[in-house]
Amino acid sequence: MHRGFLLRIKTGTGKKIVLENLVLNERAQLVLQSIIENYIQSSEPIGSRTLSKSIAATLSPATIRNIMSDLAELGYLIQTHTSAGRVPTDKAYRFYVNSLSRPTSVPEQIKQKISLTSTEQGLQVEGILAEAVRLLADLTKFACVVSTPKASVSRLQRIELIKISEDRILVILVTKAGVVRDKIIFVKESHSQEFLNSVAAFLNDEFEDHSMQEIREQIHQSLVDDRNRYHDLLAHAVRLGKKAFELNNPGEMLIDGQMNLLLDSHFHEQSSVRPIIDAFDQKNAILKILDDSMKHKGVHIFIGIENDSKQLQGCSLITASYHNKQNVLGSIGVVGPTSMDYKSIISMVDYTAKILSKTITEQSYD
Amino acid sequence: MHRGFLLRIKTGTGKKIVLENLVLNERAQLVLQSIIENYIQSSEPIGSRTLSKSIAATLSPATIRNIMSDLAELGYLIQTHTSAGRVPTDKAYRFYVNSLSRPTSVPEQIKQKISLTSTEQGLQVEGILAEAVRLLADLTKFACVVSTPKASVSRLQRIELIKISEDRILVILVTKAGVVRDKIIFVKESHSQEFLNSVAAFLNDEFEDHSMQEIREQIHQSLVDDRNRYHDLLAHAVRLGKKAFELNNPGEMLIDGQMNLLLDSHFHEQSSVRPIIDAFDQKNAILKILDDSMKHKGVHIFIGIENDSKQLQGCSLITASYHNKQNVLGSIGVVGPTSMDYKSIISMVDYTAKILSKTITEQSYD
DNA sequence: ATTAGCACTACCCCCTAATGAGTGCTAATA
DNA sequence: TATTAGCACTCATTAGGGGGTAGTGCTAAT
Repeated sequence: MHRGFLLRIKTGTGKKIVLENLVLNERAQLVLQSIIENYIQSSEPIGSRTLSKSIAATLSPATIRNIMSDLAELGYLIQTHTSAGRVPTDKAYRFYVNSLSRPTSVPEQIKQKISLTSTEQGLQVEGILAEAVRLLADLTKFACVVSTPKASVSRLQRIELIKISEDRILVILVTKAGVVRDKIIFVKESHSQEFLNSVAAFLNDEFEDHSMQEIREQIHQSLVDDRNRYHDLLAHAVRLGKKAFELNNPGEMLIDGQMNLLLDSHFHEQSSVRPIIDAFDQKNAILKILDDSMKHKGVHIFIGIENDSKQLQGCSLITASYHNKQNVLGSIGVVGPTSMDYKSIISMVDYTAKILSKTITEQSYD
Repeated sequence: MHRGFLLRIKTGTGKKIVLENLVLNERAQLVLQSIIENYIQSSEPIGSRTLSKSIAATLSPATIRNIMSDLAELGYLIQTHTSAGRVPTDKAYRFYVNSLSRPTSVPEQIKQKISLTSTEQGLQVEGILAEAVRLLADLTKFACVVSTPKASVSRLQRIELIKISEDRILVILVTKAGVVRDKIIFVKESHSQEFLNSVAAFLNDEFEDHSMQEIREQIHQSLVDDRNRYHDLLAHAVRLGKKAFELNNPGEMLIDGQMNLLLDSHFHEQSSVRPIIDAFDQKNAILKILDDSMKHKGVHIFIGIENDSKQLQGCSLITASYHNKQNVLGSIGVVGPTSMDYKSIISMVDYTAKILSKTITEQSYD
């Protein structure tokens, strides 16, 4: 019996000690990695004989069986049924991506495809994001998401108030990152355009370079604080400003390529895609992941069961944040099966995020 | 032998004449309609015995078989194989929808669901459209599309030029329908905001209430015509105006509920949905249908084979145009299987388009 | 003109047997 | 002691066969 030998390590005295979750020995690692890569390609259970042929080292099926059996016991592999090959678990994928070196460079021919042309058409940040997410979806053949810049990091470049009709004012907000947002607010009393101009000028003076969130808080404070009450311009500025800066986040994230998931061979049964689709509809679970991914630089990988949201436990996400010169603005990512080709997808996401950052930086106002 | 008796009509003399494509006799119509309605529900071939039970009139299976046989010969029905029930053809659906009276009224409980709240959130036309198309997709459980207002019918309410940096000007276009469009244009020479204001004032004076298309044409004319060359303001206005009004149509149509198609039972095989998905990606085929549907009031129905685009020949579209007080702006529609429940979908599309028109009219500036 | 009756067709479902890929265990081997 | 060959066993998948069923078309009776 050699069950569990992967865990046993020779001590000086020749004794063996069993160490839970210890690093796998080299051969076991090779086998595991080979299983994963095979499975990623074929998305069918891998048997010992198949593996024995495809693997670099020369190992008999029997030996491989033994190793596999141990890996299964450690939770890296499972069998769909007794006499079937082995399938990697999420734990195995985690091992696999951890063992991966930093993103490999993207092949030249794919690099050429990754270029964003929407700036040339005078499109704003949202347009650039839309192009980026579409590009990534086309490239990876999975569903892709990108979060729009957060209010907390969007600093005001300019606010403009335009009288549209007696009771409607068009508010234009431009952020340093180059996001233009428009919105119509309804007012009871009519204001002249001149007056609106001075209110806008005041707001610009006061708040340029402040984050949207800060501005909201400060205005809210001013509203509570009644010492402004008697200053007409100020009072109006505060009141209009409150409306103008009120949360309006149309589409905090953009999605593309959802269809790819349904057509993908890895999701053989439709039913397994269903929860993911629902997750797209509800958005919040995915948004949370994108938010988390903004906290640290580089590529982030969320594998199946690791996801907090139940709906997303059947898939993996690979994300990377994008930024301008000043701030991390949001993140872009791929949603695919846990058995996706991590190596190449990681590099694509990484590269796309970089191009996206570059494009947006050029577009930014600081 | 009575083959073809549906076509034979007794003349005064008792003779019978065969008339191609003549109206079906009443009983045949009843049978056909009944088959279609059954099939729409079950999406399985309908046999004579089943029909004999479900049909209003009392007809034996044998009689029905005869009628069916004739209907098949006329191209209204087909069999998947010799001993299977009959399935309606696109020709049958055409007959069916033609025989339908005007849109039936929508059930109260569904009416309640059809309401657009986005105006309250200060959202512009695009936001309203997005809500409408999502609503319709949720309701019908099919894919839905809506075209954004055409340039040719979008009349200028207001243009605003805002200096953002030395070489960038933010252009805001507001149309009478309430569409706000923003765009950044790049300029070589720096202009003062005052100057931009006078250019904007000029453009507003000159072009208010003109359609975008008209404006573009006139500006183009002015560019060719060199008599303005020596008038500084005018020359700049024309040059900036040209850039400002240049075609930028981000998303001429909005799509929602594509996923519904894949989950729908009528499309048993994935492969049959594929071309439709592609059609969504390319957009132009669907846009053309939406455009066509703007030409006449009311609900339009495009059934399978009737569609010019090959990709869309496996599905039906039901569309209706929406408008404000002045113009037909665009259309909204449902894309579903040819065997969809026309009666209820038609009324939903009709009602949604009406609500959409109402909402947009309230929002418009004239 | 309609319908009952009947022969016929072809799918569908269920059962079975054969196949084959895969395993685990044991004993032989280097 | 680690590796491997051999073998019995498991179980999904496949192919084939029979019964059942829903349907047809035709003919003859009403």
